[in-house]
Amino acid sequence: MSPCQTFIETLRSHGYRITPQREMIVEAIAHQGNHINADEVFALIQERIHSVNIATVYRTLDLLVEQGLATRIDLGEGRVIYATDQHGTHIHLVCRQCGQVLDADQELLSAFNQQLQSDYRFAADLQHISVLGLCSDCQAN
Amino acid sequence: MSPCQTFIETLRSHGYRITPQREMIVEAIAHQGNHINADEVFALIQERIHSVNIATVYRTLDLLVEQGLATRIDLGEGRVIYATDQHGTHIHLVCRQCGQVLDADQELLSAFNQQLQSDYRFAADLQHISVLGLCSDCQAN
DNA sequence: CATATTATTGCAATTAGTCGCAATAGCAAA
DNA sequence: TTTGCTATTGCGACTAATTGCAATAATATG
Repeated sequence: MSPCQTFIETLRSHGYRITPQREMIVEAIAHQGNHINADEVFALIQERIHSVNIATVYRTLDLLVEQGLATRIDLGEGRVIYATDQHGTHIHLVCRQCGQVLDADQELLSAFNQQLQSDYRFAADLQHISVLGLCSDCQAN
Repeated sequence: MSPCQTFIETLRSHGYRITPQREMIVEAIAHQGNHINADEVFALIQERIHSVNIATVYRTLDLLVEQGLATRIDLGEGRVIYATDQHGTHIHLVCRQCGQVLDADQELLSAFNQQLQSDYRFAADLQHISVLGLCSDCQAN
C-alpha cells in the first residue's frame, strides 16, 4: 500500500470521513518527500482544483498531526513546516540569533525517548523536532 | 543584583538602549515567577502606564529570547508562553490529542545537551522546552 | 549641557491562522 | 438505492502577531 493509501485508511479506520479535499492534502504532503508548509500544500492543491479553502488545509494538517501521521515543526520566525512520519527522522537545530537551521542525528534522542516512556508513560513525537539555541558562529560573537 | 537589573545590564552591555518600556517588560516577566504570555505582560504594564503598545511588548519579548535571557515555549493551540532563564528548568510534555501539559525532569536532557555541544557545537536552549506526544490516557484510547 | 546620531517606539496596515455557522456531502442502515 | 445523521466544508469575520514608516528619545561626543 502506498503511503497515501495508508494515511487514508488510518483516517477512515478512526472514523474520519474521506473527502476529495483530504485526499488531495494527504497526497500533497506525502508525495512531497521533504518538509512542506501550509501555503505550499494550498498551492499544490490549487493547481488541481481551485475551490478548496485554506481553512480546510489548516484543519486537515492539524488532523494529520493529531493522528500522528504527520509532524508540525515550528522553526521560529513564522516558519512552520509539516512532514509525514515517512520522512527521514532528524532534529532541527535552530539558531535563535541568526535563524540558521542545522540538522542533527535523531539517535541522540533515543535514550531520552525511552526514559519519557518509562518514567512518565509519555510517547513523545521525537522523530522530527526542532531545538532552539546558538550555533557555533553566534556563540563566538 | 536583582534579576531585573541583571537583564537590564546585559541588554545595555550588548549595545541595546534601555527604555522605560523595556524596563517594565523585564520587570513584568522577572517578577512573575512563573510562565507568562504576551497578553499578560501587556496587561501588567497597562496597570502602570497606558501608552505602551502591544507591538513593543512582542518586540521586547523577542529580544529577550534572542539574547538568551528568556525562553519562548509553544504549547500548541495558540498557547505561547515566556519565562526567564531564572525560572526553574523543566520539560513540558504536551499531549497532541487532549492538549494536557505534564512537566518532566530537566535532567533527562543533560546527556543530549552535551552531545549537541560536542558533536555539533550547538548550545541548545534546553532549560525550558516543550515536547509533543501522547499522554498515557490518550495512548490507551 | 547642548547636539547629533540612530535605535526604538507607536501607529496603522497587513498577514497568518482560527472560528462560528449554514450549506454540503460522506457514510451507515434500511 | 434511498434516506437520515452528522462530520466536514466554504465563507466571512475575527484574532494574534508582524511590519513599514515617521516621530521620538536614549546615548555618545564635544
